[in-house]
Amino acid sequence: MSKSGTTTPARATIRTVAADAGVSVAAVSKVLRNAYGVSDGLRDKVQKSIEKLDYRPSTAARGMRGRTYTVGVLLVELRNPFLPSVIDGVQRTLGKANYKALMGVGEARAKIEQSLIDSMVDMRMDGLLLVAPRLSGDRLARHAQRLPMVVIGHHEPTAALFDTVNSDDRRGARIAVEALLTRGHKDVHMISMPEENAAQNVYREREYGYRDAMVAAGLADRIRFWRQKERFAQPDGTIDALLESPDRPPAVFCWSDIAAVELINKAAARGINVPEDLAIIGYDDTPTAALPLIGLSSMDQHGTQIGELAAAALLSRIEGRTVPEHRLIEPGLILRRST
Amino acid sequence: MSKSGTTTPARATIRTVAADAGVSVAAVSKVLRNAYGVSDGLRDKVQKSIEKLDYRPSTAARGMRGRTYTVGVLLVELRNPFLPSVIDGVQRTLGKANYKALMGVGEARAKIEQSLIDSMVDMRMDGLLLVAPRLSGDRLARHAQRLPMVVIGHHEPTAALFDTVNSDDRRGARIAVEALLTRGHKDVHMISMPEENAAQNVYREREYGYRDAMVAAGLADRIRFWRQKERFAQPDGTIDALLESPDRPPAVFCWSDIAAVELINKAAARGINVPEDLAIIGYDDTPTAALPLIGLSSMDQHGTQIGELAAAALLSRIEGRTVPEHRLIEPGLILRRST
DNA sequence: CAGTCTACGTAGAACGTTATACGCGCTGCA
DNA sequence: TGCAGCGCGTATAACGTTCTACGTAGACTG
Repeated sequence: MSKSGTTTPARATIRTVAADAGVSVAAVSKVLRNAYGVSDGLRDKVQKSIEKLDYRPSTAARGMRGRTYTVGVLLVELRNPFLPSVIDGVQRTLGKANYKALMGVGEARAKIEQSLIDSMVDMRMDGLLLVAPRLSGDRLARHAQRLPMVVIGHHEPTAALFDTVNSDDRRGARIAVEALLTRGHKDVHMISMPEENAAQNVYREREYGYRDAMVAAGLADRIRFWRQKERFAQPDGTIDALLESPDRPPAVFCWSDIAAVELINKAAARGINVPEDLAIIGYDDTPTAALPLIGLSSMDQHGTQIGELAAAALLSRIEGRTVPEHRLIEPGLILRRST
Repeated sequence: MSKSGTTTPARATIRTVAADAGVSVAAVSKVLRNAYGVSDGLRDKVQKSIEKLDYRPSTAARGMRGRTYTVGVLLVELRNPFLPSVIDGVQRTLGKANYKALMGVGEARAKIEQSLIDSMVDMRMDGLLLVAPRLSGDRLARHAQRLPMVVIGHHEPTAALFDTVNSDDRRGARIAVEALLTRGHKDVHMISMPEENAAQNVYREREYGYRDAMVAAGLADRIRFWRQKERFAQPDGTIDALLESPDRPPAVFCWSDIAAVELINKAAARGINVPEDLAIIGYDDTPTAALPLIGLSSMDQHGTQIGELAAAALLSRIEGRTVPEHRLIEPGLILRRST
């Protein structure tokens, strides 16, 4: 922290290491990639020089020929409560294989996602892991053509060029709705996304699951959706409308805790008793749902496990697998006061 | 999406573009970097070819000589409620300058942070933006020696080699505590981090601010800290102890909403009335604090603004500035039911 | 003992940019 | 007329890896 002089010692390159160890550059490279044809003696010499010189290979240079040992992770939106646990799983699994994850945040906009993916490709990342991308199926396929890719939170069970790992949203929704039906409720309604966003197929799956449960219980005629209007979860009057409607149902299943938490708060503000007058189940099992003052029942998607599986799938794809894998993880119901 | 054949057309390189436009490779490079010595005619020709061939320069290759137009952003921990708004600001500002952000998640562990920063350096990113890093001051300085760097959420006002942008935590804490004092409370206590974590100096600053307010009110002898034990915000009995203590104070200032939300929930569970029997102010103004059922007063750090300023600082550093800048943003008090 | 195989190691071209150094044709001025 | 200066464009050497192709020595085979 002196004046300014402290000139940084030039960074060691593979050549420096080779010279120091008294071997060829190619030999060092082989050791780095633990490629075939390296004797123990040589490996040791090289390792020693590497440590001595504090050498780290330049990912940028690597990108020009071989692997970067880095994968790009595209996140929809930092506020998404599903993310942290997924990323935990991803990092753990990648870390074991000595891979690093570098992430971009798409702000839930296809344009931004597109440009972020381009950046990742331009950096020559070895693979892509997309979490709940907004991009359409064939756009995704186009990218998958160029490099290994795994998608989370986007149902595309017939995709041939990439893998998917998802919570079984249809089944999860059905489980949630059945829990409400078991309590004796008949008019179970669902709060869902706007139509165009439900095309974000995770939410469509949850709608199917809701339908499944209702139909199976012989309540097909009681099916009813309350659709939020805003793009993303901004309070927009839908929930107020539901609460004030003469048709207010005794039980509601919500596409996400985001809506369910708003619902439970606004119900309390109106003096509506939960769960006696209004039973609620949300989705995602956010930390907020677990607060005693909220006590919201919800569906746990097992994010960590999803992250681990997705990362493992990506690694095996990087190693050459090309036959697609599509996994569905069964979510778990967490019952709390609201049901 | 056919069988597998669909061989991807080889990606266009700067050479392809040069050939197509009938100019030299160097000319194309100049256009890309809008460097000196390009006529309008030449620029047009090149631009046209670039679009026609859908050419994008390889960041990896760029990294070997010049800039990558990418900055690395290191995040402490995805669950940190302060992050989303900061990143919004960062992305907006970087985007305008045609820079991209790629992020790493340090999981609040210095080891991981270190290795992530190394990765970013290895990728030849043009600069580093660290958000609430756990790394020590001189470790930070060491990195700053190698490339432009800006730090958020870590007070280091005398650092010579990098910039900092922070919320004025000391002042914010003082404002919060004064709001409690104004209500007539004398015994205002503070829930804080464990000692070693308070060395995470953001929290130490908040402790100073608490002290400042108490001392200024002539209540130095009433100062009292309740320190949580766990590394990060896991409920650990501290809050239960406070609530059951015979010395239970009438007002509490919390180092973060994380603690405050736990406090307000546990108080409710014990039938303690907030704010009559217990007034509370948290920090961070998380979405949870704003829920009607919670109604927690809190300090807004103006994260978006911090993100914008930090990104702007980083860009100007990349452009060559070397004299350090240390900015403090005044946070705002958000009063809700809990006070 | 010639020939083949295996294990280990090396030389050097490539990867796709940037940046330096230079060339060439015009202008303008003494 | 000579030549400095400027504006525009080009040739080419880096940058730090990987990877293919090849050489060599010793072990094994028939």
